[in-house]
Amino acid sequence: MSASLPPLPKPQESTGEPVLLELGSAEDEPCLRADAARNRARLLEAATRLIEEHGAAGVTMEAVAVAASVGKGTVFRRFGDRTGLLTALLDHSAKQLQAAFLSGPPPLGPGAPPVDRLRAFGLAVLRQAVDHLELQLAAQPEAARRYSIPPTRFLSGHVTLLLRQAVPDADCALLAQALMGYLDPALIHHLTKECGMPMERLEAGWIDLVARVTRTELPQ
Amino acid sequence: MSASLPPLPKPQESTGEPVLLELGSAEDEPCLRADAARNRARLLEAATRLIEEHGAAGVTMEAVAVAASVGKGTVFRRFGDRTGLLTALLDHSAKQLQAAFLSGPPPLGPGAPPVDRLRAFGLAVLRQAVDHLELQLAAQPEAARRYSIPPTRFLSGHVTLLLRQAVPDADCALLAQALMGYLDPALIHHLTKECGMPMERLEAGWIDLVARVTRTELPQ
DNA sequence: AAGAAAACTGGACCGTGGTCCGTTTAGCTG
DNA sequence: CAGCTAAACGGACCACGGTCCAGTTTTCTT
Repeated sequence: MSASLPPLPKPQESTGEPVLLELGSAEDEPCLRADAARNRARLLEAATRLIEEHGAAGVTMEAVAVAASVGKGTVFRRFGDRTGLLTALLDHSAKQLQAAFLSGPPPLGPGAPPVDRLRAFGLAVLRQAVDHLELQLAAQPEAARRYSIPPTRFLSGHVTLLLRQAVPDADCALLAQALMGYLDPALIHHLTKECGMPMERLEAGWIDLVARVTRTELPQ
Repeated sequence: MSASLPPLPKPQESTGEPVLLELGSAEDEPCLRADAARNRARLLEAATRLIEEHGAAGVTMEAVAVAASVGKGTVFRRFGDRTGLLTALLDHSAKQLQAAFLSGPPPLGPGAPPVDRLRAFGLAVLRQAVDHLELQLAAQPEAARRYSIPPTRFLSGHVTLLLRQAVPDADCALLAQALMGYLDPALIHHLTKECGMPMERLEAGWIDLVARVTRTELPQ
């Protein structure tokens, strides 16, 4: 990690537990020195240019540095790592989305019934995702493969089959993916190791999830 | 990618559509030459040793090669990439699990009602996941962070809040994670770009998912 | 205005994943 | 057993992400 730069304001990292409503989740320019701010801007601009010229894959940390006429170290100091840089690029639209559901008009924003808001929320995220797909994927290296690897496909295939028997007239392929998402090792790690949840809770959660998903007669 | 080794049997990669029941999803040793087989075994053994000595992080491709007294190129030729090697290490238990739900005793295996099997399936995967957590995470670099980054936490926090209003007496934090899984950019990419699903279907899927999850009065 | 502390800079440097290609060897054929 | 060929080998090589730190610039203090 980047754990040995004495005078480093630490790009993100709040680590506080109740992150739930800290608003500007990326409001991370507390008091940038003049030159630092200038370089930051240059870097973001350069990165943007590189993306539209060579695609997200062409955004090499070194390339960005060169394109911005800045030292490589500066890029890392500013954004922590590659992921940080890409994330910063997505920051604008991310904030927009946040603002929309925190204080925008219903049904996304407050005012509508929660289920309606939930629906709207998903659609909004879905749409934002497709818009910035390339970037989002680039920001999460290797992510693209996750769902393509044989073992995973095999498991979700099995779930799809079971679902088809349980809820014949649903879109089981999609439902299966939702269920599989719950079983993602990374999620399990996050919940147990980082959030300290006991396994029993996760297991109960699965039982509950299955019950909800396979419930028939929904008056949609 | 590894796209220029003429005589390479291509580690995995079936790319055929109906993977659903191809059984040995990792039955990938069609006809290994004697020395190749020997080296493969050596490599797996070396990797195993390295893991229990220095943890998954210590499994460097070079280190494995050295520990197995084999050239680095050989490691890559055999397993394609780091992920491939780690996956091969997980292969045994993966196959066991597959066998268990394909032809083992109920409720995991055939014979029980689908919903029961689904429940059992999730618990089995959950348990297997915790057993090999370190490896599974190592096989998916960067995955560990996915759920910790502020923007993501913020979104799922929001979903949790909405859920609490919609289904007050459920484990909303967990339910929220399940829902968020459906919105994972990597999944969206997989479904739209690789499976060719239209966005409308994904959107309909979300609406359906929300309906199922927020349905109250479940006779659990 | 001057000096000191704080913050930032840039590029040399490192480790690791991944590729390339000349050399070696297993396994067949006669 | 000699000879042949395709497969396998191995390590030099490269690119990229990430670290370090000596030197520079900015900001604060008095």
